[in-house]
Amino acid sequence: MDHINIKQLAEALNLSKSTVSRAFRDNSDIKADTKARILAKAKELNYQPNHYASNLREQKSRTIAIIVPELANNYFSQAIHGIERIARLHNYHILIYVTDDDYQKEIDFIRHLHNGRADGIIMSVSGEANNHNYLNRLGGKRLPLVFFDRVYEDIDTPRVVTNDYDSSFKATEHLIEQGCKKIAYLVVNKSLSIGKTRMQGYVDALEKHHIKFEDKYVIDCSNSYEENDVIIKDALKQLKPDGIFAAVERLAFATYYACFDLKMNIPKEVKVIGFSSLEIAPLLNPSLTTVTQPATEIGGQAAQLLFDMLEGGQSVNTIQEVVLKSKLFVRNSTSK
Amino acid sequence: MDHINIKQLAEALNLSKSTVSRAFRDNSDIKADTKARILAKAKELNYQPNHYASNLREQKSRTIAIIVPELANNYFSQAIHGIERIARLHNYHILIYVTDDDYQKEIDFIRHLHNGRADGIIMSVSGEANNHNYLNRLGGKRLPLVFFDRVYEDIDTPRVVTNDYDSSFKATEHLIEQGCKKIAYLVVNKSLSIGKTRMQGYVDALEKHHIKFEDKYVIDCSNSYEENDVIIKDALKQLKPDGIFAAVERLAFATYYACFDLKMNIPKEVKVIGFSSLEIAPLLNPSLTTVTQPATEIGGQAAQLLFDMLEGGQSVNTIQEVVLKSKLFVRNSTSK
DNA sequence: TTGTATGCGTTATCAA
DNA sequence: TTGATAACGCATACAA
Repeated sequence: MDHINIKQLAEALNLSKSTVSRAFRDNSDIKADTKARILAKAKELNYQPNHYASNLREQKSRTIAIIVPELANNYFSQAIHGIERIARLHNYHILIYVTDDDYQKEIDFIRHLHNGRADGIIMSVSGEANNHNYLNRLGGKRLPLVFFDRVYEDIDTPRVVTNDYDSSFKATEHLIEQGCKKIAYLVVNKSLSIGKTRMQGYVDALEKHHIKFEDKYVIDCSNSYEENDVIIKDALKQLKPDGIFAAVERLAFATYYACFDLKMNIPKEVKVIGFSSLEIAPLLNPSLTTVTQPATEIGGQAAQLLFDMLEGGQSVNTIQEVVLKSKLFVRNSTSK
Repeated sequence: MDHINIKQLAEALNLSKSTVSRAFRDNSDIKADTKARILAKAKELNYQPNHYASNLREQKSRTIAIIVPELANNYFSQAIHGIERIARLHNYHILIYVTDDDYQKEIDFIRHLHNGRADGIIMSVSGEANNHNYLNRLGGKRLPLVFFDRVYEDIDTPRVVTNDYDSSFKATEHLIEQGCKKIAYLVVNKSLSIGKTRMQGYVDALEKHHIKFEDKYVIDCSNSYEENDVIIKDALKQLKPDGIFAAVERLAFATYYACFDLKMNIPKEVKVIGFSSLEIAPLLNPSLTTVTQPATEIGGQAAQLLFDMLEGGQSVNTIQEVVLKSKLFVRNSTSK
């Protein structure tokens, strides 16, 4: 006996559909008395206005889509958490899409979302630096879009990022101050905006301290555990770096495993610093020096920007870029 | 010029809406030729059948709702990952709801979902052991529901769990074999099914090895970092346990922090074992002995059960319980 | 303040 | 094989 609709509810109350409908809309004219009666009966019969019918009528879904490269990842789950909190305040629901860093999936998701399923999109882009024209179609006009963390530079839409250049610069400088002279930079996709920006910080910090930048110290890793294990061990053995700067959390972990296998001591033989959102970094052996992004807040701000667009209309000039600060936590993996 | 609808597409092709509609449905009679023409034009004009209109018509949403107590948590993000993978295979979308362990939110979400927004629900329940009658309304008849991990015993619906009793028994036994005589059990909600089952394993293992169970060794923790820190430190100081069995990942971490502050050595002064999905448990200091649940697989199986219900209709007798095995990984935190 | 009628974009039934 | 039309459940313009 569930799934009662507005017509049945109206009949049960001897009212018309429209009157009943009004009871659920805040603005409409309706006698307080009848409204109360309707709401009471609705509760009794467990009536819920059909979401699809309402949204077909209103042409909005009160739903936002989140597109991320992966889910089982501290950073993204914290960011989604941040988005979810803000979305709930606005009574919006969230759909989750995972690209697995696959550019094609990203395109498919975006294209699909043009069917009205979501009112807006919050996305951290997949790794590939291809043609992003398919996104411009949404741009300002169509489906509101906000980037966070990983962005496409050539797409003009609001974004929330962290001060990656500065953080990278400081991270590298920190290694230098701890005595490192041969610092390797571990990155997954150096051509993507985020890998690129972080790399520039690394390069400039080296230069400032008169350490020659050498291309061979840029270690291009993949998304596979096994491959990275080989790549990193090779790098450790052949280049013998005294410092490792991991642009991505999992590469710092991979370095720990590699050093363990190679019986190399961190921090004595090689110091390690990494971008990471791991809350228990202090519990690692040795505790890991991290550049930590405020992931939850990043998500929250991204959601905020999206709601500015959604609720402000075109008239409002939405902020185009929010930059949040990462924080450097010095721990034992880089001690002298 | 986006957001073209079926009528416009039909006009552009000099066809009727119905013919165009048929091109997108696999079963209908339509000339291969015209179908190809329609699909080509649809792609050109970027037409996407409106999701809300379709679903209003078909009375199904190809969407499943996932309700979890929290998001920023290894276990749940892995489980969601598992669900997502299966859902995508079936071309379903996923909505995420977070209860923050708040029973009222859980009720609200469930009630709300009766509006047709989702075809089914996968849920790990909030901590409270109250009246769950609101769920029975969905039961077999209405919105298909699958539990995973944390379940309500009194609700009759398919579920995916792990062999918690056995794992707990073995975990406790492992501590005993390593020489522990005073083992504390750290739990968040001992009355909830999962805390209860795990506790029974602990109790029975003690009994088997002729260690008297004492109530004071059951340490009831909360969801707050600060509170747990106090609770655990008090327990360590007053009870002086030589073994800690954490029923929940974060309590193992809290124990690590507490021991660090109290300058207690793990495993010499106190051994620690915990349920945990942390992939880098080997990198902790000391590496953490864990009972690890196959989180991703649990999510996948839960999704599978839901699709069995969704696609099998009432006729099919769906499996009521899937039990997956956790695995004990012995590491340094429990070495002699 | 309430009721009637129309349309949101689809799909399915029926007729051509 | 294709076209006209009704219906899905709701919200609003307009009439009462």
